[in-house]
Amino acid sequence: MKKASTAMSSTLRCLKVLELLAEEPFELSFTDLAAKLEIPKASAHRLCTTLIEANLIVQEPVTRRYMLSSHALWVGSGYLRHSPIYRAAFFPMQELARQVPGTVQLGVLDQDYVLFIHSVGYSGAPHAFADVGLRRPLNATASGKIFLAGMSQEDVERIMAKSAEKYTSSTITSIVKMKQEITQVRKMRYARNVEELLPGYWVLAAGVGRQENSPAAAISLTLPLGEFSPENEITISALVTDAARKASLQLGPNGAGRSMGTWP
Amino acid sequence: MKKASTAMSSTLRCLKVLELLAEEPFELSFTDLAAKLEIPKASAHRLCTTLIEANLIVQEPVTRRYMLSSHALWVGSGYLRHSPIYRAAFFPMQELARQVPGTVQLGVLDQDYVLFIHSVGYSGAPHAFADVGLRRPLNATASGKIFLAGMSQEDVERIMAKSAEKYTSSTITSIVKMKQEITQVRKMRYARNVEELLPGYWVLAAGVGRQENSPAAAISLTLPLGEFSPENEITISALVTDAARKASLQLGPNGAGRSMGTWP
DNA sequence: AACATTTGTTTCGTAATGCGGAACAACACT
DNA sequence: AGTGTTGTTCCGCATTACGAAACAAATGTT
Repeated sequence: MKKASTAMSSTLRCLKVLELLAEEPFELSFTDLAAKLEIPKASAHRLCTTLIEANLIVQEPVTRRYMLSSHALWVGSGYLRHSPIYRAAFFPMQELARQVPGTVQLGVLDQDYVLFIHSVGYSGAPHAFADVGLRRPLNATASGKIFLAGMSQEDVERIMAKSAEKYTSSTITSIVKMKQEITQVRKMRYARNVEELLPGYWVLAAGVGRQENSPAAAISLTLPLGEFSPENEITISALVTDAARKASLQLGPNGAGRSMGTWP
Repeated sequence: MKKASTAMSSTLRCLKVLELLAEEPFELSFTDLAAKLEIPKASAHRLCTTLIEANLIVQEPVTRRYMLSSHALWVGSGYLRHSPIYRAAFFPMQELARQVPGTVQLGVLDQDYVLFIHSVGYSGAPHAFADVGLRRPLNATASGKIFLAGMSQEDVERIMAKSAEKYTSSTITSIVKMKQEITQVRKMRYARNVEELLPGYWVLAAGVGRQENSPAAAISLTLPLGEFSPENEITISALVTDAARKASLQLGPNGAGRSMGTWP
C-alpha cells in the first residue's frame, strides 16, 4: 500500500536530477544520469529538457554533459538574501577576522551536515576553498559539534552511527567519545577541532541563536596548528564566543531579525 | 496554436515558485504567492508542498511564510563546485586582494545580469554585502561592461533598452554612451566604473576567458573613491588585468579546465 | 464573547499530462 | 562500410495534476 503524499511526484523526480548534479563531483553525461537515477532514458531526457527550460541546468555544447547553471546558484543564494542569520553574523565575523588572522566561517544545519554559507579571511586551509556551499559531516567539524550539542540523544546517536569516515586519525567516529565531547561543548560554550578534519589546522566554533541550547548557526575560526596552545585557546575562544554572542544579539531576542531584502 | 514544448509544464510552474522566492526581497505569505503567480490557491498549495518535500523551501512555523531553505543554497552552490572558472580565478583573486586593499569579486553572466559568485577582501562597500549571489544590471557595473563588450550589437541594444534605473547620476543609461564605453573597454582591455552604482566607490574589471572577445567571467576590484587618480588607474588596472590573465591561463587554452570535484 | 473576515488546507470528478517502450538519428571507434 | 555508444523523438495508455468548492483555522472587529 502506497502512502499518497499530496506532493507532485513527477516534479519531485525532476528535482532529484538537481540533487544528483549537486552531489556529483563532476558534470554528468546524459546516460550516466539516467543510469544513476534508474529511470528510462526517454524520461530522463524530458526531465533534463525541463530543467534546461527553467534555466537551472545547462549542457556543455561540446561534451553534451549536464551541469548546474549559474542561474541555479542565483536561485539558491536567495536563501542568503532571506537569511536573518547571514545578516546578523556578517559584521561580527568581519570584526573577528580582523582580530585574528584565520578563516572565519558561518555554518548552518542542512540535513545531517554543516553547510558553510559565508567565509571571510583566509588561513591557507583548503578547508576554505569552496567557501560557500561546502558541506561537511557534523562529527568532523567544530561547527558540527555545536549543532550536535543542541540535539537530542537519539539524533546524536543516529548521526554518529552513519559517521564512519575518518578524515584523519583524530576524527571522532565513536559515539561515546562524541558524547563526552558534547558535554564538554555544553559546558565551555564553544567547540574545538584539532586536526580532526584537516591535518595542520585547528578550529574553534561557537553557536549563534536566540535560545541557548538550539543554535541556528555556528561561527568558526580556522587557524594553522602552529598557533595552537592552551593559552591561545583561552584568548581566541573568548573572541569567537564574543563574535557569536554579538551575532545572536543582532538576530534579535524575539523571533524576527528581519531579512535583508535588496541591498543596498 | 500553442507550441508544444517537450518540457513538463507542471514542473515548470513549480519552479516558478522558486524563481519568485529568489526574486522577492522578503519571505512570502502563502496567499501572496498564489496571487503573484496568478494561480488558484489549491494549486499553489500543492506546489509548495512539493517544494517542501524536496527540501528546497521551508515555512517559518510561526508566520507560516515560505522561504528558500539552506538546502536550496547547497544545491545551487553545486554550480561553484562544477565551475572551472571559480576554481581558475580563486588564487589570482586572492593574490590581487593581497596587493590592493579592496574588494575583489568574480562575476559571471546570468541572463541579462552580472552574478557575483565569489568575493575576497573587503573595501567597506555595501556592494559586497551579500557577496555570493548578488546580481546587478550590466550597464551599472564594471564587470557588466566587460560582458557587454563581448556581445553583439543587437544584444547590447536590447539590454540597454531595458536598463532604465539610475543608481546614481553617473549611471549609464544611454545606448550611444554605452557604445562609446564599449569601444573604450575593447581597446583598454579593462572596464571602469566610477560612482555609477555606488557613490564613493570606483571599480575596475577585466575579462576572464579562453578567447579574447567572449569573456566567461570578469574579475573586478572595488576601491574607495579617495584612491582614484589617473596614475593609480594605470597601476591598478595592470594588477587587475594581470589577475584576469592568470585566471584565463589557469582555465586552460582548450575547452576543459576540469571542474573541481570534492575538496580537498 | 459573538460575529465577520482573512488565510490556510482538503476533497474529488474530470481531463490533461507525463510515462516509457521502441524506433530513429547522430556520432565515435574500430 | 560496420558496430557499438549515446542522444532524441513518437505515440497510445493510464496516471497525475488540475482547480472549484467546501471546509477549517486563525485573526480582526463590533
